[in-house]
This record gives sequence, structure tokens and C-alpha cells, in this order.
Amino acid sequence: MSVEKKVISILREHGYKLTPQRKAILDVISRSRSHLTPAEVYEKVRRQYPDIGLVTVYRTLELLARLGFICEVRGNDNNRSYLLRRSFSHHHHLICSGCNKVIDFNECDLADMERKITESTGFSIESHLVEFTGKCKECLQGETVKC
Amino acid sequence: MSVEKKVISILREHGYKLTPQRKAILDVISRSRSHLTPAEVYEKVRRQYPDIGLVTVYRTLELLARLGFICEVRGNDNNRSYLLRRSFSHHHHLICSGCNKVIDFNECDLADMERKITESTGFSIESHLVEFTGKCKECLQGETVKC
DNA sequence: TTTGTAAATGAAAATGATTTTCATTTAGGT
DNA sequence: ACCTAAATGAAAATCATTTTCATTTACAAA
Repeated sequence: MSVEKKVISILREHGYKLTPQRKAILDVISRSRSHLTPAEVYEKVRRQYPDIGLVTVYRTLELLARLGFICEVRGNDNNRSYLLRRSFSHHHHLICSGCNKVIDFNECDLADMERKITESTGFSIESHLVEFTGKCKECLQGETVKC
Repeated sequence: MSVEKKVISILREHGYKLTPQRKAILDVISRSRSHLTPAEVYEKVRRQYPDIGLVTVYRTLELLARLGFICEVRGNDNNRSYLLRRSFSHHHHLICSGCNKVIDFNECDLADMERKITESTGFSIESHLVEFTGKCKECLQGETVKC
């Protein structure tokens, strides 16, 4: 079943309505391979649905994130962006300090760390976030050039 | 040398002036064991320096963070907070989803992960951030009670 | 197919944290 | 004591996000 179909059926399941606006937003997100800010989603969606409101974009992104279909990333300068969770897999981010590109990666073995933390603090850990910041290949070459 | 003295000498070194406002802000932060938002710092500083402006608090926090004396944390709901970096040590955060308390921890062995990522993506990694979210001991008991 | 209704939408206004501007003050070297 | 760049505070500007509310719409039930 395509991601799109799955979202549609889950929306229904939870009693949410399937509106053309939601379809359009979903379409934009699932076509994109990169993280998109609400403003970027808005701009792209308007090409196919010019009368949509920015508010609806915010509300829909919030809904899709809540249902687990997209993944929210909070960047450094108070900006958030969203990415389709392909395969619902657990992933983390690699952020380029040169061009702000965000790359996902899956390697993450924190079981040991989690165990130690639980032992020493009594925390029951629900989730974790790992972010590496550095310079991507492109930015490493031509350091002064924007990529 | 006390943290306070060190900050003062480094401020001077970089050509920044030592103002009573900066002293007061520094004093508040170094007395606190927990992360403080700019608004919280402002409120506390006003007790000892009632005429200080919120703008000055923002500017000073930005400066202290830039010089590496305090550590900035971006929380979930668009809020940032700052903590004195005792001993300038590398540390990460443990965030309670019940009461939003933030605890620091030092365990972190990511060398292996970093190596793998560099190999597969060509990224030159500059820093990393690890955050665990979960429920603290207090919130685990009396789940419904705010702690 | 029509109808009823809760959910969804969009416009505008509100919010709220952060930043900018700018005239005034001040720290600290001379 | 004086000078000057740096720092300050008040007010206004920004800007992303949220709230409000009147209107519209999806869709389940008749």
C-alpha cells in the first residue's frame, strides 16, 4: 500500500476527514526528499491549491506529525521542518553547519547508554535524539562557497 | 579561580566591558543549578538590579554562550534556556516529559558512531547532541501529579 | 439523493518570544 | 578629568505560530 493510501485510511480510522487540502499537503511532503518548513510546504502546496491558508498547513502538519506520518525537526534558529517518515523507521539527523542541509542516518546503538542512565537516575527513557553537526563533503571543499 | 573571576578576565581579554548588569546576570546564572529561560533570568536579576532591561538579558546570554560560559538548550515548545557550564565539560540532556525538568549527564561514547558516519557520508563532524526523553523518578510515581 | 452535524477551513487578529533601532549613558584606557 | 567605543534601555519591529470565529464541507445516516 502506498504511503498516501495508508495515511488516508488511518485518517479515516481516527475519524479525521479527508479534505483536498490535506491531500495536497500530503502530496507535497511525500514528493519531497528533504525537510520542509511550514512556509515551504505552504508555498509548494499553493501551486496546486492556491486558496489554501497557511493556518491549514500548520494544522495539517501538526496532525500528520501526531499520527506519526511525518517527523518534526527543530533547527537552531527557531525553525521547524518536517519530513515524511519513509518506512516509519527510527532515524536521526546529520546537520551541515555550512549549508544547513539535513541528512538522516540510522546507525544508533544507545542501548548501553540508556541502561547506564536508567540505573543512575531512575529515568524511564521513552525516546532519544542524536544529532551530529559538521561540514558536509561539498562544504568541506570550497569552504567559502555556499552550497 | 572562581567561575565568576574567569568570566570577568575573559570578558576583558576580548575587549568586552564589565558592566554591573553583566555581573548581575552572571551572578544569577552561577547561583542556579537548573536551566533558566531568558525570562527567568530577567526576573531573578531584577530583584538585585530592578532597572535592567530584558534586551540586555538577551544580549548578555548570547554573549556568554558565544564565549562558551553557558550552554544553550532549545526545548520543545520554542523555548530556550541556559545553564552555567560548570567545568566546561561536555554534557548532554535528559528531559522529563512529565515535568520538563532537564538533567545533565556525561556518559557518551559516540566515537564509533561518528566514525561510521564519516566513512559513509564524508561529513566532518564537529559536535554532537544527545537527548533522552522520558519520565523522571518523581513523575513515574503519581503519574497524574505535576512535579 | 438529500440532510444534519461535527469537523475543517481561511481570514484576521492575537500572541509571545526575540531582534532591531536609536538616543543616551558608561566603562575603562589615555 | 576626558574621550570614545561599547553597552544600555525603551519602544517599535519582526516573525513564526496560535487563537478566534464565522463560513464551508466531508461524510454518515436517513
